[in-house]
Amino acid sequence: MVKIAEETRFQLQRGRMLKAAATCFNEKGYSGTSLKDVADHLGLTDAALYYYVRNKEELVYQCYLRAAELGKQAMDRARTEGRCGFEQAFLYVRYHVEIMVGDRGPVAIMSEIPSLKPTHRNEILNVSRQHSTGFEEILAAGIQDGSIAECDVRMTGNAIMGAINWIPKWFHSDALLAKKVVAEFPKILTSGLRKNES
Amino acid sequence: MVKIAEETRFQLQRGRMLKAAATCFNEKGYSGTSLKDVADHLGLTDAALYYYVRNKEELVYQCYLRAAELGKQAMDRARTEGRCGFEQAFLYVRYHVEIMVGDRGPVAIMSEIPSLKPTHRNEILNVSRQHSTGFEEILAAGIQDGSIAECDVRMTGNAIMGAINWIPKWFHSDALLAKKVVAEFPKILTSGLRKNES
DNA sequence: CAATAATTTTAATCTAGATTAAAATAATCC
DNA sequence: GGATTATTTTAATCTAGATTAAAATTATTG
Repeated sequence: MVKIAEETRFQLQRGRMLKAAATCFNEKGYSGTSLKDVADHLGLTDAALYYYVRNKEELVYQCYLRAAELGKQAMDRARTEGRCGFEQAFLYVRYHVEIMVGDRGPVAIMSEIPSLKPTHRNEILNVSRQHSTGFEEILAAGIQDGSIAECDVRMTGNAIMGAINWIPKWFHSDALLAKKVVAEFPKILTSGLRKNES
Repeated sequence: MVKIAEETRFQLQRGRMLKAAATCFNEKGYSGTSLKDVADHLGLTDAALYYYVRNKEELVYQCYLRAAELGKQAMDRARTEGRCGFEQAFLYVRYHVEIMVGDRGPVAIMSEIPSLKPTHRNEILNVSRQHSTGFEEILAAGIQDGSIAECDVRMTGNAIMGAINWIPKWFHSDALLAKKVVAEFPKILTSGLRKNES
């Protein structure tokens, strides 16, 4: 099967490209990154990117899709492993943060969803919505099982996920800092959820 | 004195323009909003904006400056009124959130700092840094005065301010929701700070 | 190794949207 | 109300950077 090798090569480059793009978008802003900037990261010419993606819009779309997938992975894992709502919430933060500051990152901040073409925009919005809902379900479950204190799950979800989503704004590839983030963020973001330990 | 009236008129329009721009940037993304979009909000022609601002870069810069000023106001007020670190942190969240979801908003998300020209970029970065530092000082003071439990003030600051800065991503002018946000966010974001009430 | 397919580059276009200059309108003042 | 100043529009440019087509290179396969 030739296909396997070919796809591997292609997909490897494509993956590198998405990482490079995410890095550029986060560090230089959307309007500040040209296709040439992304290509430079890979030692390629801007035109070469069109072999992997139809246009810039699709590059953004792919970045966001990747971001969404990584978030979903974190949540799925947390839901499987956590034994109560609180633990699931804690682990979700842990795993998601771990991804964002680790080697699998960076994860692109979704600043430009509105300028995606309708199909893509809707897909990203749907995935995001599912993700938010998933987290609210974790919180609700925690309230049910008594591991989390009563709260407005919608607002609490927005707060916690906002703090996570904002990370790329101030974090830029720094192994030492990454350790700290992984150690602190889960604690910080979930310490308010605990039921008054009676 | 003619000047007073003239400045008032000019500054009024300019203020409206900045609000319109912030609205557009937040809702349509940076690349998705043209000067025409902003002008339409004001019933003007795109060219008219150049009477108030040298170019698009400066429009962004002004939006960010405004955002920074509003944030600073919230913090100053909180520091004056709060009687201990915890209270100051609580009030800061309260006041900042109040601004972001209230009539004085919207506040532009600072997605495009990197594409500002160096002078402007540095100014915004400095103000932001001061702002972060200010909040960390509040937290440190709270630890000192015993109203806040030991924590990494840097990470905690990043977490709380991230949650606040992310608000414009999901909040769009809705009086009812605004009430909820103001009621919930301060509680949610500071409930984890409390010292184990002994 | 020859042939075929995959990847990248070179060298042009092409375009939305920013920007500008001059003219037109509206506000304000004496 | 006429003169002066402030604001806005009209109607062109101008441009960075996205996009494309064809050619060149590199990898792969039998």
